[in-house]
Amino acid sequence: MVEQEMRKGPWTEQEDIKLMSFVGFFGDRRWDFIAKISGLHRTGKSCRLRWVNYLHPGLKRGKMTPQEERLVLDLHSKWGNRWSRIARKLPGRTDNEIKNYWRTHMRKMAQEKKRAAAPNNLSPSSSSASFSKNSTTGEESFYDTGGPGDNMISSTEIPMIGQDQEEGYSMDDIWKDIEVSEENNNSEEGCNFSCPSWEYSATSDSLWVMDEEESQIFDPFFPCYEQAGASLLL
DNA sequence: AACGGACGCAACCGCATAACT
DNA sequence: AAGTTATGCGGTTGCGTCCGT
Repeated sequence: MVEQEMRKGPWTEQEDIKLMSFVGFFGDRRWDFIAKISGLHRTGKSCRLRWVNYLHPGLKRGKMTPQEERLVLDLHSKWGNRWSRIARKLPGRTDNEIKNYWRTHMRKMAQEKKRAAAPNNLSPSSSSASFSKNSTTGEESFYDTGGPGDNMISSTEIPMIGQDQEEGYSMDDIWKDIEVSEENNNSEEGCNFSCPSWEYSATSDSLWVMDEEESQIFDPFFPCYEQAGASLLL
């Protein structure tokens, strides 16, 4: 077959508009189909991702609020790296976003922890050495999200961990540690995060409520479609 | 003002699973 | 029931921007 060269990399505004309009017409399901007929030289996968992570009208943009942060932490402690599941509890946030946030957060925490754990290291100036590299591979991997087996956390970061956990100290475990210390500050119970009502606040957007509810609420789309619809016919 | 490193985000990849034929 | 295709998910990477030196 004559494979059309697939486009990769960042999306252009025109592509976005085109995608939005086609999703408006055909719904956010048949991605391969949309990818084909739209003439975007993108894979269905790519289209879906773009829609879910960027174009979806219900998306919140900008910084995570403290409540969201807390919720992420809490849910992660319960569910681990189930990003999509966690994302469903945060209206307007995507799994990708949460995943990115978590990585960033872990990086910070790991740094702080390392600093705290090694006061005798007395090297405030060594901050540029930032974090541990895997002693064997030389790769930095401390914030790996919990893949068992990779010894990603340097021993300096987990001074209190039992050595018997040689098969891998997951991010869950690390985070539990961190949580404990945070809770000491907040005196809050792990699950009683401060915004339990969020699950219900999402009723206007589809992506984030679908745990039990179905997408009937997925209202045939938003003003942008009207605008985009025009361009579809061009 | 220039440079280098850290950070944050968007996008891709590979795998698992659901849906369909 | 088996094979194929589409979709969803988690992990990883690339790159632009920010910030400190």
